[in-house]
Amino acid sequence: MIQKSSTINDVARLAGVSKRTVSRVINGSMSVGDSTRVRVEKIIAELNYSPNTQARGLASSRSYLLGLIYDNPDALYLDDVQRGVLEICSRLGYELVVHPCRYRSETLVQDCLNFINRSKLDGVIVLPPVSELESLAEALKDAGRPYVRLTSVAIDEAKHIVVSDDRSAAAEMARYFAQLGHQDIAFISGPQRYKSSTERMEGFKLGLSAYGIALKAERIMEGNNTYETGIECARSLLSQSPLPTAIFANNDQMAAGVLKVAHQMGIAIPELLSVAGFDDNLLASRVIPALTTIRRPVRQMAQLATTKMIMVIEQNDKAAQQVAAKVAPTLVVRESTAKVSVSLPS
Amino acid sequence: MIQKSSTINDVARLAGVSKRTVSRVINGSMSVGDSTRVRVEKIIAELNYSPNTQARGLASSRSYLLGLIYDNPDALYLDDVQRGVLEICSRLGYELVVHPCRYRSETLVQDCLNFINRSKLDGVIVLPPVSELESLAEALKDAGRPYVRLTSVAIDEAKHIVVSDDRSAAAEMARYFAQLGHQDIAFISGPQRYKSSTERMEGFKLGLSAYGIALKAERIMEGNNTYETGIECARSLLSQSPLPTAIFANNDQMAAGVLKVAHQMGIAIPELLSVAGFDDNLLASRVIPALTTIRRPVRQMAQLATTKMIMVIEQNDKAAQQVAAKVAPTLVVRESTAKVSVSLPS
DNA sequence: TTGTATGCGTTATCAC
DNA sequence: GTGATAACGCATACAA
Repeated sequence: MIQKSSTINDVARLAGVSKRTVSRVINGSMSVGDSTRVRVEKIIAELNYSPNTQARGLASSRSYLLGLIYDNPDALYLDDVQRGVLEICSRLGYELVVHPCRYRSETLVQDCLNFINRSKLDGVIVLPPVSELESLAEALKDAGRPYVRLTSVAIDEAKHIVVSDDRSAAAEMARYFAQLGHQDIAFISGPQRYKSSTERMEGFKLGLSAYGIALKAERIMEGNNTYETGIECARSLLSQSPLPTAIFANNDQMAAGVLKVAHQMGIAIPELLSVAGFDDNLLASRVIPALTTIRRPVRQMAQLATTKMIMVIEQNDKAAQQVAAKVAPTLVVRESTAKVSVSLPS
Repeated sequence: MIQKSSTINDVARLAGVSKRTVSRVINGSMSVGDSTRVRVEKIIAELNYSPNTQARGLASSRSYLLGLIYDNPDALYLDDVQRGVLEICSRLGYELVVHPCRYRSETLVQDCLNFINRSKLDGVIVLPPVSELESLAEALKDAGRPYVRLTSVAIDEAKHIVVSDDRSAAAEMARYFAQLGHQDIAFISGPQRYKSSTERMEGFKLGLSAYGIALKAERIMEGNNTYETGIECARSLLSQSPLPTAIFANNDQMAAGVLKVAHQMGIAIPELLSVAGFDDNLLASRVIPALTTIRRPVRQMAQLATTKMIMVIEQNDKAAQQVAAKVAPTLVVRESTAKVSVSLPS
């Protein structure tokens, strides 16, 4: 049997007031008499009443629904983001609608707009690399829809963005490698069409150059951030002679691929080869040997983005500006890196 | 500027028909003249019109929103499920609202009901171990809400369930171990309050007993399906003397923990110790050595559950019954298991 | 085959 | 401080 849930009318009737008054109570209006408020709240509790969000949305064009738009193969990253977003959502009374999409699709922008319009989302959080698409951001702005992007570069106003400084972090990794004595270093980049990829590569190069080290062209491979391409790139890199003494991968997944190949080829890590990743997702600490990497505070970024989002929805842009828009990734040293053992002049 | 999206009234006006007719076209009614239909569809396309789901929901008590309820620490599992569900959702015009919850919470049932009522979800898919809670299932049934549970045991009608036969699969693993010559086998179970845990343990025991092998009490440890507890259990198991020659863990995460500890203790895998997991999530094939495990077709289960769900929403129970309610996990042999090397009489 | 009128549960506009 | 009443956009009895 279908239990029809109670409505604002039931509450109004039982409390002996008009539904307008109940509405006031629900929305915390100031202009309600104390005795009236208490009485209404009592009935609400008794009935376990909660407002129908559809009706509410129809009347006020609010849905209490947030969207998450992404095209990312990394399950661990996505999980981290979702948990961060959901913590804030549930605390503030929003629900989360997930929406994977295809970065390269020609209809991406229209797809996302339809998604938002159909479900009348109050706002969307966009994850990299989709977040780097200016066409999407502009469409969102034109449509007057609140949005927040997670990115590696500050490509938008503070109210629309939460960025991690990947460039500096990669430079820190370079410094660390240099101080371990590595000179012949290889790099597995992400897709060059992604800003997160170029930022990390640039930062790494910059950091190395401060120590007079250059990244040779033949020591740079491009993967697509998956474990599989990490393996491919590693195979290619580790078939070169002489071997590089260290490999820095654009993310942990690919670094894990390097570990796998090195193991297959009998190349001892970190004795013969140092390997580092980027992200510090769950994988990094669980792989053998545990991965030296850059810890990106993904969950925190997700929380900031969600908070910021709800600020612009419920308060105003100024409040949203207050929420931090930048986080700093940090170096985490584990077992996969060590001082270069024998440094033969090349 | 906020682009107010067009409504059914706009379409009706421009097409020169009543909105009732437009409604018919939208919902694919048979009784609409061909010329009228074409005209209306043309306008719809021009306006890029799509019906407001809130208004539609208010009028017809449908939201085109599906919910996913879970309390599971395994990001890889969740990702797999979400992808499976979303493939069907997007194809059939539904959106997915994710809703993590706490299995042990006293207010779990009420929380879930509120979630469903607030957002007027058309149905929910429930993941283990929450799916094993009869109290929730009954509440859902009482509320008249369509639901489908993913489980390891057929604890509900066919229209409400998609089950994987974990018991048989675990028995198969036992057979495999026995045929490799293992006699002294250890088992790391999941929480005994979960049916998925007891099913796998029972199946494993049953399978072993067919070969006259018993699981000794001191060789059974209980973890909570996380990597961390896998490590704890492994430490305890691998400090015993003599060592077991094989360890079967309730899932891949914990098996990965065993691999880690064995590596730290210098116990060669699979030479000295065979290790196997359950699930075959991404981790299993990426860990070193790659894990022998039971492949559970998670994505497929998610697709079946979603299809079944939408069947009961849009068609009827009979249609839902047709959708397969059972899948068979299969053994996947990789590098972490081998014939027992030296079999000393204990 | 097509149109009219009403209701879904809430918020918002006004008056009292 | 409170209450009628009109939207909001759509679906659906009921008529024509």
